[in-house]
Amino acid sequence: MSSIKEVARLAGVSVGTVSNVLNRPDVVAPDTRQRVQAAIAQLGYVRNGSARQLRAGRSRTLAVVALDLANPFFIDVLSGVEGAAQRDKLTVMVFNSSKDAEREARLLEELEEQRPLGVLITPVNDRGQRERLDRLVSRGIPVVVFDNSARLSHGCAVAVDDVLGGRLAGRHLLDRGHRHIAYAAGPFSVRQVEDRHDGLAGVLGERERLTVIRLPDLNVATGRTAGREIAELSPGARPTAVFCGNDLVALGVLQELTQRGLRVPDDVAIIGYDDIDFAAAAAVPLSSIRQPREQIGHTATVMLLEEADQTSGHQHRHVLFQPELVERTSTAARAPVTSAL
Amino acid sequence: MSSIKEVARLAGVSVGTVSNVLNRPDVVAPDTRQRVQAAIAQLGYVRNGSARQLRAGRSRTLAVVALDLANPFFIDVLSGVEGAAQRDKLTVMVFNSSKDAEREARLLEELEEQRPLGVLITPVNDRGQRERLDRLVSRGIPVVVFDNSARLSHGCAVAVDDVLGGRLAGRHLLDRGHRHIAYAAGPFSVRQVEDRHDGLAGVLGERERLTVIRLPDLNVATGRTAGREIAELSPGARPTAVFCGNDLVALGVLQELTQRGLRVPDDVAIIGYDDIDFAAAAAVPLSSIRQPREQIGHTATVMLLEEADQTSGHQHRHVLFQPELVERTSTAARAPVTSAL
DNA sequence: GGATCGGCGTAAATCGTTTCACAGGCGCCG
DNA sequence: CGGCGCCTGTGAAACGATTTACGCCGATCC
Repeated sequence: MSSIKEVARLAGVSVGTVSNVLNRPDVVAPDTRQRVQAAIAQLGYVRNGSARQLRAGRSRTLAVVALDLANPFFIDVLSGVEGAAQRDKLTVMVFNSSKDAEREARLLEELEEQRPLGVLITPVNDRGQRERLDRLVSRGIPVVVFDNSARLSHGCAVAVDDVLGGRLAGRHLLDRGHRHIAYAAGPFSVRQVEDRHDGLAGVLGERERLTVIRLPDLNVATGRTAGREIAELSPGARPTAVFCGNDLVALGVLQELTQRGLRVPDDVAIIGYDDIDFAAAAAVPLSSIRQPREQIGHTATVMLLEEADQTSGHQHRHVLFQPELVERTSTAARAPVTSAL
Repeated sequence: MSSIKEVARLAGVSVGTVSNVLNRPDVVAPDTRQRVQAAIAQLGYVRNGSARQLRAGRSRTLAVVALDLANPFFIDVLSGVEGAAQRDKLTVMVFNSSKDAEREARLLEELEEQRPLGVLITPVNDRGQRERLDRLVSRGIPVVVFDNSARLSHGCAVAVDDVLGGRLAGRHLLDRGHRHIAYAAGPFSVRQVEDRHDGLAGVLGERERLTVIRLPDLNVATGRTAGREIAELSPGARPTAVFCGNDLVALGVLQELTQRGLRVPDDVAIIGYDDIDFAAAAAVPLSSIRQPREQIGHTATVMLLEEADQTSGHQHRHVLFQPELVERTSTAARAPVTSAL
């Protein structure tokens, strides 16, 4: 593990010159340059990143704190981020908070010490880390949140209109003739969960019924729980459609209902959220509310870089995307029942 | 952005004392300690990670270079890594090479400069970065590879026996009466792809037929291509079963076959690889070859930490796990055809 | 009462780079 | 021929923390 000093000695120049060869090769005479490069090669010298960053004060890496890597949604957002970061040759490093507030806190602490070029994060919950995030910003580390909690925060944010998403799902189910709809999601402390609920509830009339199935988390396992709960209701009390907090839940519900002999969509229709790629590949292709996943990541990153660029007089912005309905078999019209007679 | 110096000044002590409060609070007298802590709080002081690491020479973060985050397989491996890392309070940072050798090279370069505590990686291909990986190791940064290319490398590795996996799939399909089997995977430069093929080919007799469908990559899209190719064959030339390079491919094949009116498993049986959670949730629940995903990550991390621990006289090891067959509907016995008459 | 010993702190060296001010040498111009 | 400027390269001062050697002071022990 040789340092710049040994390279300098071997090449018979000063450390300053070696540094110049590395960073501004043009200012050093060709033969000196070659001598230095030879020395570098011979020693297998590699710059020490810590020292560089200490000196520079800022790094060339972008930190993404993902809420849940197990959800393909975030992977797609991530690829949007990577696309945007590539242009500036930035390195993207990903951390996984796994929806654990404590882990998230630890990660942010770590990042505060590490001082990346910027932080992209979907916070575990609204209140939690705002103070810490603001501190990052005040330290000169730009933060962009993808999340609706955005509303409250200072700083930039990219989000999708979840209330609208809920409305789209609700209207679609009403159009299909459903009058008793379940909403399977949670925890309600998560803004998105609440917004989607509000959107759905908003379009239901007096005569329509809404059953809320509260889940501790949004994943396939809790989805199965919800599915069981629904299956065990008597046919009369059972909703004819379920709006799921995301596609993972929808997949779980679908599995469980099918396993218990209920037909989708004939007995119970299902609509998910996010439109992850696996939704289309499900046993019964899932209708879903699509979010512009890659674009979210891309836009967030562009905003982050803009903010990180000292020169540009940056204005904090909130960008709100519109979700859209994707119809598939899981909410297909129930042909025999609704139109036959 | 205050430094330790300002804290020292505010508290009326030397920087050494502040450092002691931070790292060995016990050696400093209670009231001095409190004075310092008050100063820290007042200034909102946060340690500078670069400076620390520069001085310390080593960092407390573990780098994972994932081959393809879009494949849930790696996410599961990752959670094994995180579990093992948590015990030592290490931070796990994830990088995504996306199967791109050039990106991988850039990432490794970056890591060489950054000097993490250790690197866990599934290399894009066998030959590519071995030199660079060896260099990391020789610099004192332990590397554990999860991958079969392991065989060749010095250093530690964790892998699953892919030849055996191929054999398991092959025997299962033979048991089910299939005599013409397709293998849909690629690229063959990837060791796993080749090994699984070899395992399959090894159990086929003279009279059985193997059709290889070469894919440029293993994902849902290429799976669909393979599906189309199969569907377009005349019934006589068409294999009755497909062994897919991984579950993503299997999902793609399944979608395409179904869309084109072929029944699974009656017309064509499908078996995947990895047994990701989505395999069970597919339109036709997929049979698959299961790998102990979390355990791979866990074991690899434990080995890495062992190697990173200077004190323990570390011996490089290769651990080879056994995959196992998971039977589901996609390879169910073709009841009417095989047993009816 | 003087020597010794702990307990607390301090000052300075160090990690490896980058950068800035400046010095030497050479050629060119007047 | 003297001065000026350019081209290269040097040396030293940061960056912010950790660590080591050491000094001071009061208490303890003989």
